[in-house]
Amino acid sequence: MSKSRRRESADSESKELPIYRHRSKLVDAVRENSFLLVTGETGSGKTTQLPQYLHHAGFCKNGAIAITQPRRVAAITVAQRVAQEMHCTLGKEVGYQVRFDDYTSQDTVVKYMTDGCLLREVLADSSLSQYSIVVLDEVHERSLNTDILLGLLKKKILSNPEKGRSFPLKVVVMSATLESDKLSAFLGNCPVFSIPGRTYPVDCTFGFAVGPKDVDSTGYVKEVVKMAFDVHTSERAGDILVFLTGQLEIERACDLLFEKAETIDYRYDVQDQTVDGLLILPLYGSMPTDQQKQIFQSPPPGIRKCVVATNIAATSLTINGIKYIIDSGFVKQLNHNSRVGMDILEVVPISKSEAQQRAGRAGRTSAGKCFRIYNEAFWEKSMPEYTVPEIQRTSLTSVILTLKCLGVHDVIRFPYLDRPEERFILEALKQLYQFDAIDRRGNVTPLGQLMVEFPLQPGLTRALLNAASLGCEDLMLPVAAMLSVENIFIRPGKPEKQKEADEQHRALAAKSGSLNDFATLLSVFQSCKSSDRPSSWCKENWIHWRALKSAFSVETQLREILLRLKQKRDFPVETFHGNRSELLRRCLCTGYFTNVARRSIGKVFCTMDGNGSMVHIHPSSSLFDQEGELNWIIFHDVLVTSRVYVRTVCPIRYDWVKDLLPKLHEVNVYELSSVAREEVTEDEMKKWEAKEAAKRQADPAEDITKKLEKRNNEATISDARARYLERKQQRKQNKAP
DNA sequence: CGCTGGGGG
Repeated sequence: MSKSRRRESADSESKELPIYRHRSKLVDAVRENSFLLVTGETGSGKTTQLPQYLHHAGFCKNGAIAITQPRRVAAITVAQRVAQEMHCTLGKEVGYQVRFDDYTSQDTVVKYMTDGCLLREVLADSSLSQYSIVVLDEVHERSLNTDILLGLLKKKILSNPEKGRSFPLKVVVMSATLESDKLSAFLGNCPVFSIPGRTYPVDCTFGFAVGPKDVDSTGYVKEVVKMAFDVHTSERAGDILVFLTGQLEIERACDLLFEKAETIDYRYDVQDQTVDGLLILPLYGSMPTDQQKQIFQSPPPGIRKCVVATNIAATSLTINGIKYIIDSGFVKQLNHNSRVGMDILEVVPISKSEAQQRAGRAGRTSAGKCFRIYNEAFWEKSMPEYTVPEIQRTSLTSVILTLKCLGVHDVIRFPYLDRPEERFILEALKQLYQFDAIDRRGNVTPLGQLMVEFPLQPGLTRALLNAASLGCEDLMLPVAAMLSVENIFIRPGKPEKQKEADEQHRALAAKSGSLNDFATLLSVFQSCKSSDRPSSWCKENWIHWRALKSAFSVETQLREILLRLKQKRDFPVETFHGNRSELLRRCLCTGYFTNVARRSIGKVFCTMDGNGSMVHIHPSSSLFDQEGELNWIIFHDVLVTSRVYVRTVCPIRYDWVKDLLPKLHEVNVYELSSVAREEVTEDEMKKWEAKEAAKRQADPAEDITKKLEKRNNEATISDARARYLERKQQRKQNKAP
């Protein structure tokens, strides 16, 4: 196609979009209001068109237009598309900015970016003086960063819109139609502009196999397979998309589907996974990217494609030609668990709105059908109306530090669209205090100011800064990078391959020369980096090359930030005498003393936080089954399956954390909440300090051990164990016939 | 002796 023809088609295409006839009214509405809410379903064209209208109307004279997206790929692809429509080179008038990838220049006036990037920019310039308009897109997804930006912009515009600026900032909030009243009310009853979408009807039917009683079982995998096969053998042409929760489940479902398909005479030999006109394709995030791309190819004529996916297919990837949805009704979700004081991944029923979202994936190009394997009672009793927004179910430590650094002292009364539970906020404050990021009055410390600069969880940042002050950041930078990317160890679904992978991983641990999973990460990082052919090194060792590559990028970024901070401020440098292994572990202690555990009986360890949970070392750890002197450990994260497991573990000496442990108990919730609300008096503060001093007298380990005797800690284990046994039973029943 | 979704900086 010639260039002019392409231009023509892009132009006429955009004129056909539902948003086009609202063009002038939209521009007027933005001109007249500080806040505007634009709602519209997929296909309305709001993401690509609105910024162009505003650009043509001259809004970029004073500054650029920022449009935020919750995901990197979205920011990139939309920017590419808009650059094409505006006939400019990407990075000139139209550009994008995501972590590790900045396609913007002095000329950029329409800038697509991730919400996280804009939040970093707010930290550098809270008045956002380079922008005339901020457009928050996909607000209904309720990503943590978007929610925070929403509150910050509301606060700023309602209180002092022109502070630090030569003209007032405008904010456009874009969202699906759902909950538009609530959003408008939140933004001071701002006007709502709704744009019709362009989707086709999807006919939904309920199944009968899964009911409210099945919330804790995995029996749905079998049901999903059955239903997918029914659709394949009875419905007209059109591809199938199946929603399940995780990799192993998906691999199992694909195996079952393949077996079923083999029982039919009529067969095709297209690829080894293809029989009877059914092309079965798994899809999940940790899959190699080229394998992921395979799902976009249209199947050979006469063959039906069946994609078995995680929630990645709900928003991140859009597959064309999907006509049938099979919905398991479950999702894997990261929830904050106060009992362990950490975020834990668990399988839960989806919300009704999420079910509608899944169904909608069948109606993008033509009318479709959605088959839900659960019954109406499950819909009524087990599924909430809406998904609880991320801000109400994950750890807030980073977020609260960011707010504090932005001068939001009263983090409880901050304008949240949905307020997190107060105890979650207090927990975050407590952690920040423990890491010395805020003081007893809730003010950010100089250390906290340094910590906020790093794109890491606060504990890791704390350890990294400690390493820097001891002059051993070269040990900690790779470890921090490795722990902030997805799991780098590949563990396949097939048992034979598992054995092979496990052996390789054990060899890697042995190579690091110490019983320390953090040191193994460091060793893997260094070995791969110094290898001539890093990608084949990864393959041989069952390591995710993609994950390791991103760890390399993260490490470089962290190194640069550290260097910048060192030039800007005085860094206290202490000297340390001892060996490397001890040095690394001591640094880790400053960030992980909240995750200390002591051997209780046999293989059971007991955490030293107020909860005193009983935990086991995960079998993937090099410390698994190690007896002997191993009495004290720190760990990176917790996994609740058949037991409460800790993963990424290293042995420590009690001496190293002795002085830090009292911090786990000295924080009083009442005072902290007063601090958060700016209600604390000098008198109260003095009493508090006295109380803390008294607590510090006692030996923390003995103190906790005593407390534990009074508690029935078996509950922690037996809960998890009971659920596991139930699931196991369920699996047996499913296999029996 | 085991089983981690999807985002983001």
